[in-house]
Amino acid sequence: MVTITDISRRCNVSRATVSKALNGHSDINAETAAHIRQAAKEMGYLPNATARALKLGRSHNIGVLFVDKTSSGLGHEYFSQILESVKQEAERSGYDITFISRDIGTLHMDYYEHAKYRNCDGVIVASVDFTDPAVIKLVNSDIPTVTLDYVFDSHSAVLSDNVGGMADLVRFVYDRGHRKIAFIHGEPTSVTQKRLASFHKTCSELGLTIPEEYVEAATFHDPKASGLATRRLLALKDRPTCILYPDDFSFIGGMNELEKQGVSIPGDMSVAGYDGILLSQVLRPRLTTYRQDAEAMGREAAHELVEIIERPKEWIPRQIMIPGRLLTGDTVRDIREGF
Amino acid sequence: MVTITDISRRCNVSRATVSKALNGHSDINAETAAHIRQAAKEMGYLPNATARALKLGRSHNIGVLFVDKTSSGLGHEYFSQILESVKQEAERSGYDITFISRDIGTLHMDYYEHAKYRNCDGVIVASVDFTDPAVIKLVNSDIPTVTLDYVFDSHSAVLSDNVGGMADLVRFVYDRGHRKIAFIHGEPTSVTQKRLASFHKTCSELGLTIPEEYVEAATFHDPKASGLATRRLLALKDRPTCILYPDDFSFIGGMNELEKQGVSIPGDMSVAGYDGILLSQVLRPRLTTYRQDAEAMGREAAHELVEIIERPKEWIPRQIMIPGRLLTGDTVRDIREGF
DNA sequence: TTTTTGAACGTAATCGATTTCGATACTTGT
DNA sequence: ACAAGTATCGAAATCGATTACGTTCAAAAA
Repeated sequence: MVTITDISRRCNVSRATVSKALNGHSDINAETAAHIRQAAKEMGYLPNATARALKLGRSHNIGVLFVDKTSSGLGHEYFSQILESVKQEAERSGYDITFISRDIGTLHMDYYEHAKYRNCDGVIVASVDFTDPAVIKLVNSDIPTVTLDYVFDSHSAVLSDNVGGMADLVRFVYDRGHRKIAFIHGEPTSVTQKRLASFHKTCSELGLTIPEEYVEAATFHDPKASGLATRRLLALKDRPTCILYPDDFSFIGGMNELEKQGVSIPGDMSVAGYDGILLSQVLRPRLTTYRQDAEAMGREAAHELVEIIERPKEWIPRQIMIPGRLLTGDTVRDIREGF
Repeated sequence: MVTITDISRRCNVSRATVSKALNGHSDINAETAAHIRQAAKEMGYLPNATARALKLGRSHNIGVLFVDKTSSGLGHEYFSQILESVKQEAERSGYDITFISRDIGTLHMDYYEHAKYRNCDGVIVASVDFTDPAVIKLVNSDIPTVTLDYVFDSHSAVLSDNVGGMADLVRFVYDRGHRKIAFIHGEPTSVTQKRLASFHKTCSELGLTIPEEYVEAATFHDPKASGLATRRLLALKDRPTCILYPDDFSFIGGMNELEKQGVSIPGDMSVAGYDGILLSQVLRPRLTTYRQDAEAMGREAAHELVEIIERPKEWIPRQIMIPGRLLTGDTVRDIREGF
């Protein structure tokens, strides 16, 4: 392994000079610097990130905290895409990605300790239980953090537009004549709260009164739960004409139930999903769904974190709202008069 | 930040003693060691992985090389699961995960250089173009590597049982009376080669002669390509009775095409997928598919890599075959006489 | 000519932890 | 009681890179 010392010997200069030449300091003669850089290239020199990190106290490493209670972990397409996008943006700025978790090896540590142990310059927190004390400890530590889909005081966050998305969906189906709109939501998280609030707000803005039975609880990413919720909705004496699902994957469970009961989509029942994962756009009929811009979320989160790390003075906490896009699909039937 | 020096001052011992006490060396008095450990705990001491890595030349960091030409990157459920599993097993052994890529920041480097730069103790290589010179350079370097689904000479590899899986599928449909079996395969990779060879071998063992037109080329994870291939198969004067798809996601494209042409599954056409992703088991009818044990693959790959890193003497390259499991599903109809 | 100035480079400390090689004091054997 | 052995701990080098500060020497200013 070629070190700075090897280069210094080859060029008959001190290690300090080599370091300064390689980092473009101004107090090195241009010719000398060129010579050193040439030698470094010839010798195949690579800076040692570890040594650099030790000396500078900056690792150029970003931690990513992705925990999923359902243990599907990275399995969710939405989070996989965010992660991929975080990775790309981070690399563009010269940062690498390290996963943060507890209990690495025999060491028993929490998230904060792990991040500290690895000298992470910052951490992106997503898909976790934000009420977990370990998460709160990390966020309120000296390590810069950016959260996804959750806001902590005095911290930056990247948010998908759950309010706007839900409103778009409701208005879309309303415009197609639907008045009896059911909503199956996920487990009680801040995301669910926002969507639920937006659902009710938009409905009342449109003058709709939604009976309690039209709002069903299920679980995110769980076709079984949504299938059961669908069954309950179908059992109502006054069936809804449209069902909104908590996510595209949950929709599959509803789809199966509808099919089993001989309810055709969208002939007998209109449906819509949420997320806009790849699957929803290859199924036929194409699912009407609100596509979250996972790519933008990951990119913005990484970008914001790098800003905090590199420009802590000028930085003020902000919430970055990432708008999604309604994918109209073919699962919502137009039931207006004359259609 | 509490360092070893802080502890040494508090305990009136040298830094060497603290280090040895914390690492359980035998030349430290039991009481002294206990006292030091107690102080370390009270002061909230955390070892500095960076300093340790610099001194020891071991980072306890494993690189992961996941590149996907289709740029869906981590989007594939199969690879996401492998990654998650790699991560868990690595952490169990005290290793963290870092992504390896080229061109980190403004530094222009290849995979090997990146891994070296980050002092990775080893790298897991998956889902890449194994003919890429940069990949070959990495694998043939001084950095231990384990590849997934591809074998390099004198290197360990973890392989899903493509031969056995394909054979299982063919025999399964054969047992249900199918003789006209079509196979849509993915782009020409080593995986495709193995499946193709196994397909032909198994067919001939069963005494089947498969016409050329029954073997169609498509692309992995691409419903459009498989949809077109399906259309070509349906256009044949002598249609197959069963179609094997390159993967579950590709099956969706076929499903759409079949539905469009009014061909029911499995009434008019039997089908099977490959991978056994979550989706395949929530769709109705449940897809007959060969489930790759992604969890085991990731685990074994990480475990093998740690072995290479920690026991280089005793280690000899080996290929670890991970068997999958046939998920029988409901998409293959029994067309034998009397059924 | 003397002083000042600045370009160019080196010295040495530093980051935090590990480890080799002693050094010291104490115990044991003879 | 003296040599030898043992338990315990410390001094200092080391990993690779960075940087504050000092030094040198020559050119410019006084």
